Amino acid sequence: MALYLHNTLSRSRELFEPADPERVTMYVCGPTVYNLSHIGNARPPVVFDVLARVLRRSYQLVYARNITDVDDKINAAAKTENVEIGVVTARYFAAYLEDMAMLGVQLPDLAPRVTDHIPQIVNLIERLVAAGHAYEAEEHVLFSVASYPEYGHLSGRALDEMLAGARVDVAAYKRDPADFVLWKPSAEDVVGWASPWGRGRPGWHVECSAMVEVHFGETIDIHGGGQDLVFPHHENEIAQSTCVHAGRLFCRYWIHNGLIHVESEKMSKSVGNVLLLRDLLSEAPGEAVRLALLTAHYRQPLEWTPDVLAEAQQKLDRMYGALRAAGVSGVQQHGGADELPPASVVDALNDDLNTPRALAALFKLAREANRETDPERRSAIARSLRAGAGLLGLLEADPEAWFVDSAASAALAAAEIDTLVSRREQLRKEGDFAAADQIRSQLEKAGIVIEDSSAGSRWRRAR
RNA sequence: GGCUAGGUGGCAGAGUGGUUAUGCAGCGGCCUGCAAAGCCGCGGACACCGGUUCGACUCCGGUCCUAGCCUCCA
Repeated sequence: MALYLHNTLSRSRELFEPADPERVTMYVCGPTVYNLSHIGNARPPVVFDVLARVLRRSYQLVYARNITDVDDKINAAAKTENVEIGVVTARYFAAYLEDMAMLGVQLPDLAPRVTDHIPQIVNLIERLVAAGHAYEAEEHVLFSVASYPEYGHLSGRALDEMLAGARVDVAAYKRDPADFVLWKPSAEDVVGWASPWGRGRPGWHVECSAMVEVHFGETIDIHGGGQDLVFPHHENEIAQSTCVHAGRLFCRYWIHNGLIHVESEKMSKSVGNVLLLRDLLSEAPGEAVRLALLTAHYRQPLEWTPDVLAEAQQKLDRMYGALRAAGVSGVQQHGGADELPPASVVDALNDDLNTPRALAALFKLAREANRETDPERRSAIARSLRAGAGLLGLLEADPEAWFVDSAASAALAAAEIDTLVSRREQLRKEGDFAAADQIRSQLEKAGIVIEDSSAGSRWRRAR
């Protein structure tokens, strides 16, 4: 298999070749745990979960997704509640894990937390200072962008250009307006740690450089995150890590996902168009949210409209329907080792994770399965469909349960429904269609749809 | 203002220098006691203007428009 990925560093599609032919290291920027996740926060974990699933087929993967648990937004939230920051971060980290589980996101191999790496962060900053790449000024330690000529390479901007449009006042203690903070002082009432520069806390960008170094060493294969992190976050990471390692390559492939649009613009609190994952998950199964996130290619912006979720559910109905009709039952074993994913799906994903094309391939398989009359062949196609979907983290639930366990209607218990359905079947056999139809419409009112077939009647919850 | 992505049928969203994306919605047919599900088929698109080419939605140039980044941000 040949996997191609779009590398932000080169702005082009590249053949993926890890430094170690058998082992791949991947680091993805995880959440800052100071509030509940919105749908935009969910895209990177889902996208990189798919990438991880693809990579694990061919390599031993070590996937790290960090937790930022010290940050000024966290500090502000803790202060508002008058609690330690740990209270805030523990709460929202737990919520994050719950949300991710609902989306079918597998746990990364490592989930490093910033507060567990303070000594290593301080140590990294010390080395940057010693090497002349950073300097202390008014209790801050700043990275000197002038000491790194390649600065701006990832985001494709030149230092002088950045100043032209600067919208913020530059702190007086900066040697260069683009210099950024590695360490900053903490006031008495703000969380802080002892350091050579006094009591303080790390700046935003160093944490990732330090945690990558601790867990992976100097060079990683893949670094991922949202497009909005390219500058300044990832640019600064490259500067720090490259400089502290005497110019050696920090990351081989930079992968960035596009942002989600709501009403044609980015979600933000100021616009008031933030969609909380929690709310969406109460409207639809997590799997539908996941599928919705995968309907667009990961590098494209995704238009999130009210229809997107409903359509994702319909798509899942169609695919699960094909599985159910083909007699596929039970929960998908993770890995799905019994059946190889079809080439059409694998090829699409190997082409820079083209999930829309992969989904199109899955729908073709669903149609093929529905069309096939031979039970053996039909089941084989359906199992292949499921194996392919498994690479996307989809169709892992029991097909029967998908239709029956929908939260949309719990007016009637399954046992009651079964009783009514079999009574109706009896009436149909006796030719009493009027009475049979009456039961059907009674069930319809309760949100139950009947599907008759030569093999008997079955039912599902209406959407 | 600078940098970076885009503009595809009613909607979402792939892709390609000449042949069907796919899903939903719509229309016709089959199946069904009637439905539902499913199957078969049908319409409908490549922002605009030039250029290259035997031929461009696909390449090149220009115009218009949109989004993101340049400040915390997935």
